[in-house]
Amino acid sequence: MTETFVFENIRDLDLKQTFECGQCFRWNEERDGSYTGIAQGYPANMKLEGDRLIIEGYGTREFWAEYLDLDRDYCEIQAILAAKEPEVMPEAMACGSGIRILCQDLWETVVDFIISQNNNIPRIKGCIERLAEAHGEYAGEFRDKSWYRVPTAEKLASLEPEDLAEVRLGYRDKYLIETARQWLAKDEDSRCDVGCFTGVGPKVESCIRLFGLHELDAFPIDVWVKRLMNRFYGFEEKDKAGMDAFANDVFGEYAGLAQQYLFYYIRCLEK
DNA sequence: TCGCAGGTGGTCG
DNA sequence: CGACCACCTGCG
Repeated sequence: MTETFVFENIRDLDLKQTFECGQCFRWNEERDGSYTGIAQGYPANMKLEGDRLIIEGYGTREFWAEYLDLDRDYCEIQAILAAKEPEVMPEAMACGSGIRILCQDLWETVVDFIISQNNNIPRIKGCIERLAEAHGEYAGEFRDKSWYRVPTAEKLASLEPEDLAEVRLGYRDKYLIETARQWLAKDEDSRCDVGCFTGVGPKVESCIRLFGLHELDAFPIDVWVKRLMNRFYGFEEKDKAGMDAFANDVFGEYAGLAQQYLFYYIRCLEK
């Protein structure tokens, strides 16, 4: 049974910026500017009309409020970041002030970002959709479409790489199965130590910490961030350690959000 | 055609 | 350790 949830007085939220900044892969823009997608098994459509957010779909009001991080004051965080780094951040935040870090399910985030490695966004999205359709739990009908969840760790652990051939994950299929088995062997607390899973290196680990554990100080460094750190702050692109230290020293507890603003900013500049 | 795309793991020196 | 390099796949 679908419902409609309306949130009033929404500030600092832009659906395009939030859903297309690379943190999630299952939301797609409709012709009317709304977004349709699925989170934790709840298909929905979201639309922003002025400062009114209208969500039609499954789930609960509480779930969507948490998912979109609606209770956090992003304006305050922006002020803090502008004070810490007044040279580039104000302009960057003016460009992407509606970015929010979603509160995504940890396991789904692990799966998404293992798939994301050495890959591009259109193909990542295709891989996740095929994976969900082939092996995920049925999540219901919504807007003339059958929806499926990202497969559970139990399901993926039971598969062999050949079972995932149709999903065309490439060499990442082995990582996913191995990580699912490692996931099941851990208790809930030690699963948060995401760096020890197969196929999770430093970059993917930072993404999972930021997007799956909501650790806002995590600072993922990929090729784009290397370019922007070079362009905005003069780092050599190979100087990852220097970038890490800079992020920690200058941006501190909100380094991950700073990364998102800068990331969105450099892509705006290149358009 | 071939390099590359929001990297990682393995292997050298 | 740090520098290479293979790796699935699809697109320009």
